[in-house]
Amino acid sequence: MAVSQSSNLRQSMSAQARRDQLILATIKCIATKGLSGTTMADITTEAGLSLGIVNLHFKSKEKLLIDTLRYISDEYTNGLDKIFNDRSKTAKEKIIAWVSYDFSRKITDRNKLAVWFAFWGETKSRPTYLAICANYIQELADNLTQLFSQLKEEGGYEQVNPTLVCTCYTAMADGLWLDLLVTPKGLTPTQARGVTMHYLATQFPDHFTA
Amino acid sequence: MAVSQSSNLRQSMSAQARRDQLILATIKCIATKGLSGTTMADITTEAGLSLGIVNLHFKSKEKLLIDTLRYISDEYTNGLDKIFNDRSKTAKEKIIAWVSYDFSRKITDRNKLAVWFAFWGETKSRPTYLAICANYIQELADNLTQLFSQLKEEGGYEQVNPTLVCTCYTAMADGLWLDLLVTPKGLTPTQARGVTMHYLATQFPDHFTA
DNA sequence: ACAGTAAATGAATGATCATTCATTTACTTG
DNA sequence: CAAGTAAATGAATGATCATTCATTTACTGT
Repeated sequence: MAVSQSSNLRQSMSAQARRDQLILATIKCIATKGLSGTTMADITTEAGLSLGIVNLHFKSKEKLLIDTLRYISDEYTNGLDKIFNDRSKTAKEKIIAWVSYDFSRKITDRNKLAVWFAFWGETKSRPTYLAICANYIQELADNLTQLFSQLKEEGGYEQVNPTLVCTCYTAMADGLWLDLLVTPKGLTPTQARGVTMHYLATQFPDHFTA
Repeated sequence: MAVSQSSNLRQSMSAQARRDQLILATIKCIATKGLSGTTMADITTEAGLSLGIVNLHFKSKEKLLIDTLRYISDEYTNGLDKIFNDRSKTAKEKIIAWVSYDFSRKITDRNKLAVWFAFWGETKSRPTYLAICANYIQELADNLTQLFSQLKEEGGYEQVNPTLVCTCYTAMADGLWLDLLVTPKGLTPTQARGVTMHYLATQFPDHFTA
């Protein structure tokens, strides 16, 4: 066996695995203690490791936080890129997959939503956080707008403004995520998905139903 | 003159005025330094007062933060209540006034938006923050839903679901505010207002135009 | 099995920051 | 104006926390 076996639970792991372990612990801590309330001790205890480990794998707490945002960001973007680039799907199917993804368990996980909004809440004072997201936000908007444009042509929806529909959909999704985060007893992810489909049905009535 | 005159700029003021002064300084600090980054020294310096003043007028930093959230919350709610209870307006006019208020200068002030989202980002870990907003959120949703119901009856919009429209509008507004906060070079408040009017026009085409 | 290397530990350090409270300053009243 | 009261100050205190690094532990190759 090439796979290393160890008698000790705190065996050394690949650097990447350790980083991921710490990032996951950070997500959990931000969700339960808030961004301002999570300490290095919280994170390392959550990960079951020692205090010094963060400075070994990340240079500082700040860098760990940034990499945590990047981790969540990349996860989200990669999922949508896969859908957008799936050549076996029609525009309509891609849009449905996009919406379903936006309100899937993976994305509406409250711990991850808490991290998203924790960082959004600090963006004005920390441009770094925004910089991480700025590029992918534009790319995703361009892709979604393109899908709406295709549907407009296919369906002969003369009056539809793809850019406006994209802005509207994106804002709605952000607002619904906030709702899912703060009032978990309110909407379910499935209902939230229904709300956005209701809107899309107003724009593309021959393709979607509320 | 009953009004006190003083030779000193740091004259004593009414307790309420001092509290407001500190709350305004807190809003500014949260916007520029973030919720986790604002210290007592930051707040009191911004207010041009001494370090001990916060504990004199609020019992602690935490209580000042909570009162700051309450201040912004109340300001918003009071504005909408006034519109909702204005007996001189029709349902349609109230909805238009509501939307205009949501995207007015007063509400889309980036400092205040920063405070909103700073607190939203911490709600999961601090139920107190949510408790402050929970009541008014429900009340506003009820009021807005009622306005949509009235319009539905007036206009004979058989297919409209007022509750759904309220959820959809509210989510959109939240998402657009986030947009106004994080990408100020993107949408303008006026454009954001246009996005929501576009949605309302899909539901009440005889009353609103995109 | 042993030396060498890499990973992990956690006590110690120093910086930051909320809070306290003895003192000062401003205002009020008789 | 003088004595009394209320408001404001800011140096000092103590708690919290990120970071450091000397030491320990685990792994690897010979």
